[in-house]
Amino acid sequence: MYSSELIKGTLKTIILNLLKEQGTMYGYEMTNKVKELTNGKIQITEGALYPTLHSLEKNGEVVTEKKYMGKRVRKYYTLTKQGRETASDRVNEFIDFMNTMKFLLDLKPKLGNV
Amino acid sequence: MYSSELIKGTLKTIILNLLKEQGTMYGYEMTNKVKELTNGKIQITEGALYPTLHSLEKNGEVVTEKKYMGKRVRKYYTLTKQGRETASDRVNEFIDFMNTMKFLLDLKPKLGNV
DNA sequence: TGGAAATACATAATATTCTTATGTATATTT
DNA sequence: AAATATACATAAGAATATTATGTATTTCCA
Repeated sequence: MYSSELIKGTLKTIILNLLKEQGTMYGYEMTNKVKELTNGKIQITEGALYPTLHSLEKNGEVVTEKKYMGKRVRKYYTLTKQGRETASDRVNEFIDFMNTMKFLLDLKPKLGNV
Repeated sequence: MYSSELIKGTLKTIILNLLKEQGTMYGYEMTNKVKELTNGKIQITEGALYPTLHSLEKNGEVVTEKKYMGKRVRKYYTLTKQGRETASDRVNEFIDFMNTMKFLLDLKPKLGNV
């Protein structure tokens, strides 16, 4: 697990990109997918996830659809056209930021090859 | 300039690493150095910088010394032994985090070589 | 078969960390 | 003389996270 400050500010980027790559997902599924993909290094808490998803919906980045699995409800999220654009913008900005940080922290030899 | 969320959580890492590489510095000098090294992409605001420096001092990561240039005062910051260790830890954690994010965002082909 | 764990949502109180604004003062440039 | 740059500091407010709490269903397993 990373110190909590690091993940700050990347949550929207992670969610938007995840929806772009995986298609429609529901909240709980996202936390599990991210945990699985990062070997438990990034664990999205519910208190952070749901307000962020609501904010994305409010801003028109995603649309939602409720589905009932028996009596239990799931809320599925899908990117809108605007959401797909925002996802790309965010990811590109993050790439740029990582390269800047790499230079600033003088990490060239340590970062490893891609 | 990056959207402000991205930089969140990296400020301490940036400052600690800067002091480790450059030795003793004063606050205003740090903002200029970071701005210069990143071609203006990362601009540390005073409202973020000074509280962070005070927090680092309070935690024993840095020690300070005031110097008067004529009548104008400068406050010089130097890493302590503990500060050097924290700097390494933070940078290593950030490297790890970047690699995790690289994988999570599926950026392998896009990130460029080191 | 009964309780723990997992699934699935949500919100409130609190903490952290940033932006923006304001304040003080000196030094340099135009 | 005025604007800009240097150099510190703090306060109000915004954004975003943690931690805690709440509700309810379903599955596992002992």
